[in-house]
Amino acid sequence: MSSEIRVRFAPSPTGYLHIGGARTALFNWLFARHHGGKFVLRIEDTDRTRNTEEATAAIYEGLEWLGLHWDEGPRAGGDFGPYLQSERTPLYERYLKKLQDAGHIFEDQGAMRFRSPREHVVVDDLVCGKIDFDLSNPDTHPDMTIRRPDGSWIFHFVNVIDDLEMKISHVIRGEDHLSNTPKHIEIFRALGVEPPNYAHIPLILNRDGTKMSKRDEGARVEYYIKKGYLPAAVRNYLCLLGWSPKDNREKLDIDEIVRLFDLKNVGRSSATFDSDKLHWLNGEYARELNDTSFYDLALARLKSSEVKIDNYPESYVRAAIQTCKGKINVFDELPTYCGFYFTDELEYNPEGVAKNFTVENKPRLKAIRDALSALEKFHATEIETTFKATAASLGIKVGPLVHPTRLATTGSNAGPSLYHLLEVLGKEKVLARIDRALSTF
RNA sequence: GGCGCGUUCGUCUAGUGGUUAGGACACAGCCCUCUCAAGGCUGGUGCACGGGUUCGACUCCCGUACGCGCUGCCA
Repeated sequence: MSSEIRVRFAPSPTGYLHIGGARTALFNWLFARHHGGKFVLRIEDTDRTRNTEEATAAIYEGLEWLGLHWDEGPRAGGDFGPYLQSERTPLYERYLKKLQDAGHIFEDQGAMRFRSPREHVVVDDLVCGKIDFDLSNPDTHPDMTIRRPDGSWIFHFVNVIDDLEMKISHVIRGEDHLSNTPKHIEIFRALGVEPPNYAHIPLILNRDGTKMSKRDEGARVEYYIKKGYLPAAVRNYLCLLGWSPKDNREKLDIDEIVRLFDLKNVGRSSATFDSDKLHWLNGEYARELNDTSFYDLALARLKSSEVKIDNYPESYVRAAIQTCKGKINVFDELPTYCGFYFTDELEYNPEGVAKNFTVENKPRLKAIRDALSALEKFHATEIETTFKATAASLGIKVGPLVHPTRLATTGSNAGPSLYHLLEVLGKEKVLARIDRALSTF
């Protein structure tokens, strides 16, 4: 008997990778990596035969983005293929025959059904513990259909056959399958083999306590890809849903999680997906990015946004992006955050206008405008010095100078460091923007 | 309805009979500061309920409530 650890993720090709499925895949992957076992990807496409290639692509893309590489499966190959159920029909025929010969199958209106032995089945779950299911009552536990009259296969059967044939040692899946497990075990036993080990992990719920459905924003992994989340952050966050290192740490390197991960540490209660916390954690990762990585990701995000950066020299774009580093949590925030660099059509924030474009501030803005125009080196340090000197000469703090200037040059109350942003914008643009602002109040 | 699983701050969690019930996100306030973030500090909110067991229960047992899952010729 081989003791090799083999786990699998077996999604059906729905056209996207569900965030809950991604976590199931992640836990399987962690378990395999921790034990030096194999992580298998199997596509359960018995129900829909069309568009499989397209629908599975979304699954591959999601898993790859999260860095969950499979050792065996579509594209990766392996000794237990094919890894698409639609291509395994002969195998299922063979096992159906086996069960028929052993007298476990009966026909019912053209459908093939498995006759339950009607006994107790104890599921010894690695997460949930020992659970005793009493299957003796056919009214509450009817015999299950394993093949439809049209010849297509039912999940319960092919899932078991594939786990058996692929020598899966541990079935780690969502808790929604817990009640199905005794039925699966019956088939293993009818075939005369020991079932694999089972571990049912709790489900991920929505903010309102309901199951995350495809319609929910954020239920699909592609949402996070599009929004510019960092895969390491999403992966880290997913690990924290139902698992904990138990030492109060939250941001953990994936290698360390692999080292620490154990099914024993997996919780038993379902978890609510907290997008705020993911947002925060992503920020933690984003702030750690080196300048090059930040620039590359930022540039990609800007290019796919409304912001038009084509007419600006690379050095300008690069400098502009650099001022945003450490200020955003998710790259999706960037276009809004730094849009002012790439347009001259600023819209002033109304609250900012009310607060800063006041009669009292007008001469101040004019004063700093003139001081700035006298500068030869338009660099952040000189700009800062100018602000402080001007403030001092006016006998005020630097704030009443900074705020109107920021609003005049960016249209907003919040943004990158003013001194740096002015340097990037350049003297000409800065003076023009201040002049324009001055003419509005 | 039946069967199964679950229940610690709003959320994610630590906690395995004796703790001022800890951390994180979010929230509020303060500090820092050119804004916003970041960072630092402070604060409030929690063991679903009722019975046991015990000298003593968040921790063990039973029940109730609530939530979720399964109960398909979906996966």
